[in-house]
Amino acid sequence: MADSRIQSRNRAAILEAGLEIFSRHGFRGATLDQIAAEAGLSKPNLLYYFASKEAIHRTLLLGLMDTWLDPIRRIDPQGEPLAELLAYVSRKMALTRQYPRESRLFANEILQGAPHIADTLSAELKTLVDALADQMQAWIDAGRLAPVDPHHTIISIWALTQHYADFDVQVRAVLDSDDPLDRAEAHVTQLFQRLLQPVD
Amino acid sequence: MADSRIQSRNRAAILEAGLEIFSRHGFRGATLDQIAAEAGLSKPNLLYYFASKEAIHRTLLLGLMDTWLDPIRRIDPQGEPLAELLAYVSRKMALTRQYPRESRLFANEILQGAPHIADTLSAELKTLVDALADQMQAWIDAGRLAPVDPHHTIISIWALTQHYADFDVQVRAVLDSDDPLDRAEAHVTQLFQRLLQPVD
DNA sequence: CGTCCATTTTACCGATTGGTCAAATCAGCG
DNA sequence: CGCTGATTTGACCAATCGGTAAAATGGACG
Repeated sequence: MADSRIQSRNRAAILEAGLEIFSRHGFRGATLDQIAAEAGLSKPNLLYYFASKEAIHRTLLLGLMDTWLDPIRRIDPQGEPLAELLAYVSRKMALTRQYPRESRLFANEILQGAPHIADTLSAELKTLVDALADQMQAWIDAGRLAPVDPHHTIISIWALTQHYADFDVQVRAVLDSDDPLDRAEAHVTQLFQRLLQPVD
Repeated sequence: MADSRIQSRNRAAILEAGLEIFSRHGFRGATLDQIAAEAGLSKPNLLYYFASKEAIHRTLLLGLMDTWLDPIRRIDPQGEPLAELLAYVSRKMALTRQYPRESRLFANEILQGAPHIADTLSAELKTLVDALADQMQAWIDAGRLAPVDPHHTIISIWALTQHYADFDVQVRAVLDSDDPLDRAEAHVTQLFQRLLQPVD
């Protein structure tokens, strides 16, 4: 009795439309009519698949969290410290470039004070970050990483990678329009290389 | 025939209330009733002082731009390159710490695609940034600054400083609660010092 | 005090919003 | 085909939204 083909197709269309609209206008700025139009369904038909506007939003955010936390999980404690962290930076950059709407959806939620995911943040996310911070501290103590504040370094990685997706308009306004976004990744990589490379 | 005392007092109260509400809920998320309540006025009384909800928002954004662009204007081309840039970073950090609501107001606007200030961004802001980038390139050519991409370095400064104000909830969720925000400034300063310090 | 203009309030409006409900339609299946 | 449950639609609703009109109030000044 799982989802029928039509069920899963429409649910997917609604989530796709919701992502598009929510990421562009925020939760309050988005309307069910907009989402319905984007999904090619009528408004009451939307509400046949999701109980409420908030349900669509919640489903999107929860589904997003796993994808968003994945790059940090793939850091290998056995690997070469600098290479592992730069690979993490690279994965995060790729993520924001591939999923800018997801990034803005997340940014909107945090900006409003994270009313829907505050618990996930202080539980799941904090656990992951603390573990990585401990790992980094161990690397620092072993002289394999420059002495930096682990927590703030992780925050810096988020700040830089997310900025290119979330503040896209500002970035484009300031860069020459023909300036490719590739330079962004090169620059961010260089930045963290200089910060993290241990000096003997 | 300038503003009477009561005029300027109420206009100020409305802008203060608008800043509080807009920065917390975004433009569409904020309501005139909320702003009126926060300002201690009735809704029609609000509209006696400002023609519309958008007028309040526009006034706030325009008034903010000057303050926000000030730190970049105070960079001295005659000064010592690294010291000048680190002082700029420090001023920006102080700004976001002192005016987090203004920072979030700005962030909300950019996230929605900067519908109200797109022209200011691509004109005034771009001019300032291009000038600073030229200055930095000259410093780099003179060997007084490490070879970095000037534009992306400026963007990095914004990304890091704004992040602490705009993503405050996430930052607090991840840091130990007794961890003072001072460490943020120390970390960011260290980061840009390592990035920008020329190596002979 | 009375006048005049600035200020404030009360009552209201049309549009939009998220959401409901019952009827209509459709798809699969014997 | 004819039945049955899943899906879709049109009509509608109460609440909230930004904003208006006009009357009421307040304050400064002669």
